Amino acid sequence: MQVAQLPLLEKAFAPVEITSQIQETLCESWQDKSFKKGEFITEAGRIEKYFYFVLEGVQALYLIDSKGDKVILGFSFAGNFSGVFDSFLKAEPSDFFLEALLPSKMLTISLDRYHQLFERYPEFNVWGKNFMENILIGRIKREVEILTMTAEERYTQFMRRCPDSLKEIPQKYLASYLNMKPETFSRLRASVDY
Amino acid sequence: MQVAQLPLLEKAFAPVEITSQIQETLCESWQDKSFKKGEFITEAGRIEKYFYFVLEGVQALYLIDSKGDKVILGFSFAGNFSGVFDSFLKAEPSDFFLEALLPSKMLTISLDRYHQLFERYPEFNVWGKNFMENILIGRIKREVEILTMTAEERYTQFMRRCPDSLKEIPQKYLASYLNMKPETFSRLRASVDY
DNA sequence: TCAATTTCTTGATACAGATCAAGATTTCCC
DNA sequence: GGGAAATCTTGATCTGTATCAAGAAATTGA
Repeated sequence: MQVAQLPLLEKAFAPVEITSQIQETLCESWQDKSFKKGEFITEAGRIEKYFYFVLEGVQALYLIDSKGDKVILGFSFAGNFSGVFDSFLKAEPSDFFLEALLPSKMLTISLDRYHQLFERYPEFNVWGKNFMENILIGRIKREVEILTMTAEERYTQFMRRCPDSLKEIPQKYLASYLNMKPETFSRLRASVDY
Repeated sequence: MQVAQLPLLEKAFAPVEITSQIQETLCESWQDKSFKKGEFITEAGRIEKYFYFVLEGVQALYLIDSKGDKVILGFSFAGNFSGVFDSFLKAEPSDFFLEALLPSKMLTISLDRYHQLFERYPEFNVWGKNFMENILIGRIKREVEILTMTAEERYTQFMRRCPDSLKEIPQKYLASYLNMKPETFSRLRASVDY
């Protein structure tokens, strides 16, 4: 990776203090990769070889269900980490696809290098614990929303929180993320104010 | 806590190597508490003061939805940690109840002591990261099941995996955990083999 | 630029699972 | 042990959202 990209990455690794030695390791460990719109970053069935950091673009994490429909679990945006954690960490075949919804610039790190980072600089474990805690808290929030809210409530809440999302993300992807069919999303759009 | 309880706890803290000094800290940090069947360990609206380790019993984590119904997110069993992570870690009022479904013996640790553990023995961060990773992977599995499977499929899978669960956990709690009404669970029970 | 493809909209219909109701069974606890 | 309370069962009905269908609009790529 290039030195110019360090600041964004360093910020994401808070509260770890990034010494110049760590900077060097980071630059060696993370590789630049670009993806076109619609390109797969990861495909189901394969072992996820990398963990990602998003420099630019938007990505969708999804699986294909038994009927062949995409089921979107989430999106990732610039300045955040992204990837298929379970497949990456356990080196087991992934159930998920990670797809670039817009042209995307990512940094990638291999499992070896990832582990190396924690071995060389144990202070990264503090980040790792916090990071996993925050992801977990976010997932539980979403789980609760799916379990307790109607399609209309999920639609309204989401549109209030992210009114500009339709500019970047195709409507059918948002629908899937909100656990409803595109037709339902479309009808809500026509009939519900927010 | 009593020394006799250490082995179970030490096992749960793998891969941290528990020195006699750490043992001493653990014994000082964790307090014994018992709960009767039906008793609340934690109530929604309060800040969760403790993180728990289950010595005996079964507990349910749930919230009350806008209709007043319990929505069960999960159960905890002997030999595992338990608690309301987000409220505990962020010291914000909890949305969740934690209830003893059977008479339960728990160990509790306060947030101060919890943080102290990580400060004094940074190797616990490795455990913390792994622990959060595994919880996260489990929650995502459940989320996928709720998003992609029918009520009947969830019922069948659960009964195959945990055929003895009805002996310990009231049926209406299992129904809620599987995201269906007690009536639906009852009907599946009468009509579906597994 | 424009034809092909994909996505979105809108209506008609279907259905899994919820809701309502009421009796049967089990559990609780005095 | 026995009456009260909670839980479970079963039937009838309802409903939110899915499904199917077909035309409109937007996007794509040659």
